[in-house]
Amino acid sequence: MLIYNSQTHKKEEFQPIEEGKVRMYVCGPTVYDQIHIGNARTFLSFDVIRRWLIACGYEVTFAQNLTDVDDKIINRANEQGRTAEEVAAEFSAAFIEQMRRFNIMDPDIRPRATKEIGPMIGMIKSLIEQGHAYAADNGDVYFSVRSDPAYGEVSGRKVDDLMVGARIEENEDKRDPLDFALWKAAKPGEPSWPSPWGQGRPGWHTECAAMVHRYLGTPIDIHGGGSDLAFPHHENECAQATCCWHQGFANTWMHTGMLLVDGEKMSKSLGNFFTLKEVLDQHSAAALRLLMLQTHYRSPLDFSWERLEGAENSLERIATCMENLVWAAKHASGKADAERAAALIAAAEHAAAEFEAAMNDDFNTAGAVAAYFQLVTEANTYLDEVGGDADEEACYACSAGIAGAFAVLGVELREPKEELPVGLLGVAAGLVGYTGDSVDEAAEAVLAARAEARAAKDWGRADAIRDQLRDMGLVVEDTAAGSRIKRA
RNA sequence: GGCGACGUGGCCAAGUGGUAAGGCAGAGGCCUGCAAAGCCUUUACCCCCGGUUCGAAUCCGGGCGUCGCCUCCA
Repeated sequence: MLIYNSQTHKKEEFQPIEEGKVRMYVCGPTVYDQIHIGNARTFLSFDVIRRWLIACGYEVTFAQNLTDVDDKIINRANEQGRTAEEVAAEFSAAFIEQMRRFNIMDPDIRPRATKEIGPMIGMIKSLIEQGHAYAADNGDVYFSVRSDPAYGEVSGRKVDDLMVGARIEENEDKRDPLDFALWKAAKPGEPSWPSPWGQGRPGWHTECAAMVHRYLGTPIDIHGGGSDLAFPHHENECAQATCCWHQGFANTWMHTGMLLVDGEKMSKSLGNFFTLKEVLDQHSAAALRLLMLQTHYRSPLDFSWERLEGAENSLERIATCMENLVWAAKHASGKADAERAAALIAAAEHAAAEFEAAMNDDFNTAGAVAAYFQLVTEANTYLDEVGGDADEEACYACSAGIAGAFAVLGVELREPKEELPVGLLGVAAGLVGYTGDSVDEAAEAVLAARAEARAAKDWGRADAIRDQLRDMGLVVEDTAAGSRIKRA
């Protein structure tokens, strides 16, 4: 399995630290608002990566934090006249709810920054003792960037280049403008915890480093996040961790591409965002997942509602195909052509192999999905050609293959629309006097009545039956293998 | 200004040395009494210019353009 390591800028053969086990950490959200679909894209990417690692037999331990103390939360609380704790609680719950809706697996470990203050203080103390950090007069504690010769390696920066940018805020309390806060002294009214440096709270970069170390142990196999976190967040996490514990921090760094709207990064500050909630209120999780997975996780992805609508249509094509396969298998005549059946089974195996190869090549979900769209076309062609003489085994092999692939991607295909409504009994009673209580028998009776009308070229009656069914949300399909009624 | 990524058909997108997967949308055809579903066909000088090579979308150099990071950000 090849994974692109954004630190080395190369695809590398994945070698877990511990045979058969993978420890991965993905930076979670700051819980001050609903997350937007740009955030969701990153979490989706790592959800699929995690699912694929599991499918490959790895025992994966996945940790993701909740940053529940931060300036943004405090600001939001002040705006709304609430406490920071209330805001954090509301949006932590909202985050978890929306992630589940999006069919993202819960992490194995979900630490909250506010519950990890002790380990963070311990880490900061150790950094001070080792000469990598210092307490300033204002109660802040800063990390001394120039004390870490490896600083910049994660994100490919040179410390001296950073100076040229000169966009770093001047701060009298810092010994060097590059230094960043490990601990922030509390202002009046802010949530704070006691520490050797007075009341305050941990800096963002410190939170993740401490939680990674405590729950997964360093080094870990995979550390992920959006590409906008590579610098400074991941760089700073790594600097603290390696200076504190003198061991590697993360073997593979993975960064996801940004979600764009009209070519620009979706972000809260630009205001060009859609929340996951509002999108999932209007579209299926499966469609949004498919849309996102049709672009490689490292590429930028331009979101549009048109594309999302297109993804819904793609999904419908897949689901219909599976429905048709199952229906054809159930109504198979038993006179299937063995050669054709074998060819279809071979196509299913080919799709599985292509899917696997694509996923193993740095999680190329777009290529993986394409393999199964190809199988869909082949299956449809097969059904077209064989009519009622489909091969049961080949049909099930195809539908199972498709279902399995999309399950690995967490794309839930809609349930086959097989169960017909009991209202059909009434229609059957009116049309042909069917008085039993089997919906399936009623359907057969209705179809027989329509077939009779069609045979007599009584199009009026045939269409009236179809219209009547349509009003119940049912459609009639006349296939080579016979007619059927299904839910629209 | 520094660092990084990218530029493939109407839209999206995979492919990274041997003459272009897939999805969506459009058009035409087939099937059908009409539909529905499906099938088939259909549109690519792979941003431009040079170079390496028997051969490049794919490697190298230059140009143009877009995006991201350098400040909170998934």
